[in-house]
Amino acid sequence: MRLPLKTEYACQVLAQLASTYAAGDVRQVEELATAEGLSPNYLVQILTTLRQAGLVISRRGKNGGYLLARHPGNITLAEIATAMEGGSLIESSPGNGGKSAEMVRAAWVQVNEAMMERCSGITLNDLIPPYVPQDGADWVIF
Amino acid sequence: MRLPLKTEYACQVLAQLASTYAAGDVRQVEELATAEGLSPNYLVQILTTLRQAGLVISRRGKNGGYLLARHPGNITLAEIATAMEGGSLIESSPGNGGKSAEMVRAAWVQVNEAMMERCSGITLNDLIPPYVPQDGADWVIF
DNA sequence: CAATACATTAGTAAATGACGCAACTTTAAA
DNA sequence: TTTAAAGTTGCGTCATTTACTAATGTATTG
Repeated sequence: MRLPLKTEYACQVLAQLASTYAAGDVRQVEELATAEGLSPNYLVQILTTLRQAGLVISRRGKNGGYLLARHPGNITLAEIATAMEGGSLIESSPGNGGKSAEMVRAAWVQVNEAMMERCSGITLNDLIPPYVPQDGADWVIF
Repeated sequence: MRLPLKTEYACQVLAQLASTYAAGDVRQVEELATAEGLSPNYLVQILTTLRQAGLVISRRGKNGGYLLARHPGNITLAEIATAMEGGSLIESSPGNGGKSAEMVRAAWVQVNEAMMERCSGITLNDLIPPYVPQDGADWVIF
């Protein structure tokens, strides 16, 4: 099972927004797209989904952009995954009503719960990319 | 993320084999396929994968069939999933080397570990379908 | 050796995923 | 108030994956 790229991109762009959350400035799609190596038009689709889920806020018009709707420590992987994939992270397929289908389905529900629980313990704070010194600076003051 | 049907079918057919493990008889593809509502030819592909993973044993030729390679309580969901999907249950996509890609990938590795851990706690014994009385019998002695 | 049952491989149709594109709306700034 | 920057929306499309079907091969038993 591959994690859908859209979900991964969502995590990445949210991590970007988290890294400048303190400053309070909006970030423009163009810049975010460049940082993550995506086309702006495509990234917008992801950001739209995240906005509808209430994870980011957008400002339209000139000097518009995006920012996190809440504190990064308050946005979990579980919420992101739910926003991008709907209901449950992993769900048993409809199947064909086989004899033991019901038991199998129930088992995977439990797996999904364990997964969601772990996702709830990871926040955007855990995803913020480490500071990389620009060229010319070979030291950093923490 | 939908659990691939192949993986679900694998769980189902293994549950079937588990339900008659005590008897020690082999089960034929034809019968198993009927019980799970699949075409025999298709089910064979799944069983072949499970055999290569060492979860079932097959006997060819007349009176051939399949049986579990080990005790049902000793075969976990984790093994089944690994057999069907390879390495890790959920894996971060290759992506495009975005700025925060590495952190995101690491986070999902943790989620995968939590998932695998839970899967390791579910065995075929937990998947055995409950006994359903045949028509005519409206009671069961436990 | 013939019947039976598993094994393997190739092929295909449908669904899904990952985008690109274009036309529209909103809003800050000149 | 005009204008242009920037977000919004929906459609289209190409490639990949999935879920099979089918045909042919191989082993085992009587």
